[in-house]
Amino acid sequence: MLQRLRTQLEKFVRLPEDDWQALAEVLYLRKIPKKEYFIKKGEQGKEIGLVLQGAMHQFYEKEAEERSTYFFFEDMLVTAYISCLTGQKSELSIQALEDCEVLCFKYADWLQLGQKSTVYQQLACKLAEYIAIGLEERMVSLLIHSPEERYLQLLASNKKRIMARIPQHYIASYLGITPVSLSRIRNRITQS
Amino acid sequence: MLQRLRTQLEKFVRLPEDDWQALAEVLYLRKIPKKEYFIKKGEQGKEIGLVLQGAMHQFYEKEAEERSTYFFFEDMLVTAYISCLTGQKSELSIQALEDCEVLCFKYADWLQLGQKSTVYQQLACKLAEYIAIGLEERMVSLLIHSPEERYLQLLASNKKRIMARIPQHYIASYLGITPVSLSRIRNRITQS
DNA sequence: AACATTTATTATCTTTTGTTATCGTTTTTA
DNA sequence: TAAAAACGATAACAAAAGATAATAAATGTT
Repeated sequence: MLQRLRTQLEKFVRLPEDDWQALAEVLYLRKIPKKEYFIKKGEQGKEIGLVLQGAMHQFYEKEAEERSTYFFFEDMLVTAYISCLTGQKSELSIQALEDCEVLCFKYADWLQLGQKSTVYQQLACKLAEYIAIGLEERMVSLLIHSPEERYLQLLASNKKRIMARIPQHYIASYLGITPVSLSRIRNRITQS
Repeated sequence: MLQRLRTQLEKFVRLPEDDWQALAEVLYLRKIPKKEYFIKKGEQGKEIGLVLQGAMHQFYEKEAEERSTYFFFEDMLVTAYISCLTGQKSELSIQALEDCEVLCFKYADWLQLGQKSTVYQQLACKLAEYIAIGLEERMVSLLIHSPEERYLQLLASNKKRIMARIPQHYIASYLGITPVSLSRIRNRITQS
């Protein structure tokens, strides 16, 4: 089970056994029932986790409405990254859309490991770069593609199957439109 | 003049003198006349620079149209970051909007420094984190705020004065709308 | 100075999206 | 299992944005 985290981390940098053991020691399991939170707005981000089972979404609030910015599924790293980095209260919340199991470690422990081992120093760097790349892609998609194009992109992507697990109005939110509008787009597409 | 780069980098991590010297040795100056490019789509990102003088914008192409995603002014770091990281051809271009002077170094040299010195290793990490934070902010703004709100945000921000140097249609593009639409928004605002 | 180019505004028309409400259907949950 | 809540489609209307074109002002170029 722990191996699944190692596998994901080793996509960034190879982890020698003793480095890995150092992290393995501080891992713990969180079970988050559906609708409960990995982190709530206003709390400070202190954890990084690997989704072992389930699905979550990250959202911001806009006048009592939730706007989903990201989804997390099995074998994805989940964290209120910006809050961890800045030490400030999180603007976003991360909520379980299904019953979840998350293999977690404290961001503070992660930093500690980085102090001792250059491997974890590198890893922190790779993680930041990875997140930056993902955000850039998302930003560009929002800026230059229409909602309809974004929806078609989503359908064409490898995220298609996992997105099918998620209620449509969350996806509308992710695309930056209303559920009604997404329904219309779907209608338009099937027509043609 | 070199000091201006050092000052910016030291906002991330303090640079001991000999570390700084190592970087100073590989710096060079690029003069980029108005309308010329720091990097063009299709080229591979190989540089990081500090804008000493002038203004630039970063843009993606969408069916022969330019969509600005970012602006660079004095004392800002400019780079086709994603292309540098991935080693792939850049999807974006960075173009001078005024005659520019940019203090540059090769990304390859930067990596080399990171191999030798933990300070530069740290710095690379901080840079990635800084970029991620900026992108997250921008992504959220695009996703949850309307074009009008984004324009008002821009006016309220510290970017106001520097943005005044930039033709309005670039700003429209940055906001994700057409110049005509921005003009209407401005009209709407001054009415009220 | 004369001309061309770039830039911003405005008007018109069309398309898209938002808002609100209704109506089945499915899923939760008490 | 019965009632409640969540979900998605659709309709009707309002608001916003896109496309296009005309105009005027500012800027650049020769």
